[in-house]
Amino acid sequence: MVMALRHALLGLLTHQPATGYALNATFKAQMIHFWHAHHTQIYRELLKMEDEALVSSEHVTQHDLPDKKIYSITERGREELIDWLRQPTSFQPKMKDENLLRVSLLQLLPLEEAIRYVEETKSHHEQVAQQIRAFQEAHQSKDDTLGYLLTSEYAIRMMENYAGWADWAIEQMKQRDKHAT
Amino acid sequence: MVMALRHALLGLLTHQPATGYALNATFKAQMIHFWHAHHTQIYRELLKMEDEALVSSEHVTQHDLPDKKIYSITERGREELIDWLRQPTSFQPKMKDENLLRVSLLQLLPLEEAIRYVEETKSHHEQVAQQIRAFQEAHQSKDDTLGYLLTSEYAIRMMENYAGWADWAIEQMKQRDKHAT
DNA sequence: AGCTTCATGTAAAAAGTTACATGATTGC
DNA sequence: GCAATCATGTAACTTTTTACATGAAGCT
Repeated sequence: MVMALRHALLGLLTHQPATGYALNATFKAQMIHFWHAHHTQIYRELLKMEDEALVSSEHVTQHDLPDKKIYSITERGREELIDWLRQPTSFQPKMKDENLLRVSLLQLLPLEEAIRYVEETKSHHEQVAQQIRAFQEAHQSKDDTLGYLLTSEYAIRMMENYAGWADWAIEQMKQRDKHAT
Repeated sequence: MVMALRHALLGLLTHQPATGYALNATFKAQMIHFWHAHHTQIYRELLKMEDEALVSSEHVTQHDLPDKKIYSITERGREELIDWLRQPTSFQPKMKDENLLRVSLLQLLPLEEAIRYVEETKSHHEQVAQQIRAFQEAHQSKDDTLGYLLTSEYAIRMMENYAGWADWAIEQMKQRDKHAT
């Protein structure tokens, strides 16, 4: 009975009312580095929360674009959220990192192939680190919330750390290669 | 159709045959920082894989301890694993970090309470970083596989980075506090 | 007397993913 | 002409989690 997704959504709705589509976009932009959610999940969770009166919705008819449904957090939703925030936390993150799972098995491939694999990892994470940095620089403003300030810094540090680790890993493997030949 | 858990298990079985119980323990010790799995999942996946002849099992009767079932990887399992290793990777890790989700909402709490919260985060992750370092130092040996070498270093760096970020976050918040008073 | 370790699971519920569906507008 | 963006979902399926169950040995 953790139901963290709903609290993530309620959290986003404390800033301003939004459509499921917009919430999904914000998720992908800001929360992807610590919470993964699929758009179909978001729509379903919003419907459930409306049922439980944690959010309310307003249907907006548009003529040039498809109609939309704007969700707002209710007083009950806000209480529920603050309440949840003060519950004891499980600090252990739950990761599913397919890349690292492959890395953990690299001894099964020839060393040159393994090195190429980690080089791909490195360049991918370097790119992502740069993207996040660029996005954050473009979007930060003085009225950023504390939460966004802290978590976006976290994301940058994590990606840079990931790329740095990949760099170290490549060096390790190249040294093994030398010793072998 | 990714089915990464089964490849994680097959990977562990390339080292030596093991029981579901042992595989679960290894998971918790070595893979928790990049792949989270529950013991009930592991037992079920092993049964499914036996059905598909990717692993075989041997029942061992014990008198002082409960009976156990030792799983070994089959030739088919090994082929399947290598095959999967060479498939294209999704580099985007899927995170579920309840702690960071709470951090992203800290503006909803009084600042002193928020600071206390991140201080808890910091001390927790510092402890974990130390535990991993101690565990790794105690367990590393020259016949460690490349995969374990690389992923255990990753885990240490990640935890230290997490603690370092928490430290930075606390400083940020304390400065905000000063400006406010 | 109660906790941890060893050892393996079932059943049910919750969460998450994938495939599909619709349809107008804007930009390349 | 084709892809992307806006906008919202349903249905089917897979994966994951939670609660429960059993039971002996050894430690505090």
